[in-house]
Amino acid sequence: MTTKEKIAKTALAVFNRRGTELVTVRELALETGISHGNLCYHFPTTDDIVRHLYYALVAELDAEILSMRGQTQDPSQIFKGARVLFDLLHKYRFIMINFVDVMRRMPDINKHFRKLQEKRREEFKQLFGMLVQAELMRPELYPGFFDDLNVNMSILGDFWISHAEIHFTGKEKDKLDFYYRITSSFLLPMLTEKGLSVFLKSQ
Amino acid sequence: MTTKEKIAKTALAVFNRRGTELVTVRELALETGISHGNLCYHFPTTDDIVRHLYYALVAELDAEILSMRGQTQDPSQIFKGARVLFDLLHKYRFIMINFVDVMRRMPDINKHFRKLQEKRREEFKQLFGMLVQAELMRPELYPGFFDDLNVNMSILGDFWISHAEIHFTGKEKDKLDFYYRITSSFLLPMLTEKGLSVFLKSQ
DNA sequence: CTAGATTTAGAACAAATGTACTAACTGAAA
DNA sequence: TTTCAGTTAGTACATTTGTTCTAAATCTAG
Repeated sequence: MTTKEKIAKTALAVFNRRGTELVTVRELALETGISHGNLCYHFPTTDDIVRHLYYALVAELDAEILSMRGQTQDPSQIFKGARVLFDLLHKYRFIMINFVDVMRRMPDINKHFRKLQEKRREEFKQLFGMLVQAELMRPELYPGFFDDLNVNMSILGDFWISHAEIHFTGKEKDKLDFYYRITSSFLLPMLTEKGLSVFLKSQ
Repeated sequence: MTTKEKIAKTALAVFNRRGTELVTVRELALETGISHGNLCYHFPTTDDIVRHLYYALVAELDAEILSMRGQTQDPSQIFKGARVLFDLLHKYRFIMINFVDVMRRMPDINKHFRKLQEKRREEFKQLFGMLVQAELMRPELYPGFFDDLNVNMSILGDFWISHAEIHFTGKEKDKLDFYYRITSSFLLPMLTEKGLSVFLKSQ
């Protein structure tokens, strides 16, 4: 493992534990076991490390999405894919926890993320259409309802981690399962009876 | 307005704009138009200001809830009450935006908030029971479903502000209406036809 | 093996920041 | 009017932090 990778790995752990804003170059260097002079040689500022980690997350997301492209598109597969994304977001959770701060400080990341989000929204819209066609999901309750649903899913998808950080008191290993189940349950009332039985079988 | 109130007012505006962590005593003093020595006389640290503002929010929430106690408990009233809470949270939005940071830094606030949350959860549970009894809401899809619903509502209620901070591009005055509508739509699929018509009339 | 590039540790420095302190000012009670 | 507690501005200081610099150490290509 190169020094740069070592730094990134340590920084990820420290950021997840303490956030980004109060962490200093010296602290990260100490934790990594190198001098802070050396750390500044690889990453001039802590923001550079944050940026590095953000794009590492994006790379992992892309790789995961690419590998899912090949899979069949049946609903149970989709749920499994969503679970993988949950794991990834949790691995880089400091980004989601300090979401607004990170986005405010780094306009480039903000821009990138919003584009990503838009794509995600489009994909969900298509998914809803497919599910309605297959009579697994009820049609829109009013015109534009699926757009509203999409915003809600986006809030849940981005901030369940922050919620967990404050409220979840169970064992760490149960945390992801719990929140995955919870946020999935969000869509259930929109499923038809047929859709519900398919969902329950996929669990 | 006393100097202390002036400081709190300025701090609220600055925190909402820039978060809490990067704001210094001197910046707040400058913005308030007083010396930083004077500011430290009233609030030794910025955390003391954050704490002051948190309990100001809680006081306003309590007052609002108390005034609603007297009202009739029909569903349309409940929706109106929720809208008032939305306004209050938005007024103190820096707390929600820097939620995890604030909670991590100040265990006393964390403790207080979790108790508040528990009460809120209990009240929603009762509300759901009432709505089901009145045949305005469908019964639980599975045992414990309403608990899951509660967690989702809690995430949406606490983090729509963060979502707005990043994604909302419309006019500021439309923001609250938009998110209030969106997060309300979350419950619609669980309403019966009768419940839906009551809801639509209340809009 | 060696020359040159890269990497590393540590020192040095300037700017910023929290905190404490002092002296002046203000207003109200006696 | 005098007195005194409360308030305010400004200064001073120790610490922290990001950043730069230097020299030593390490690695690598020829």
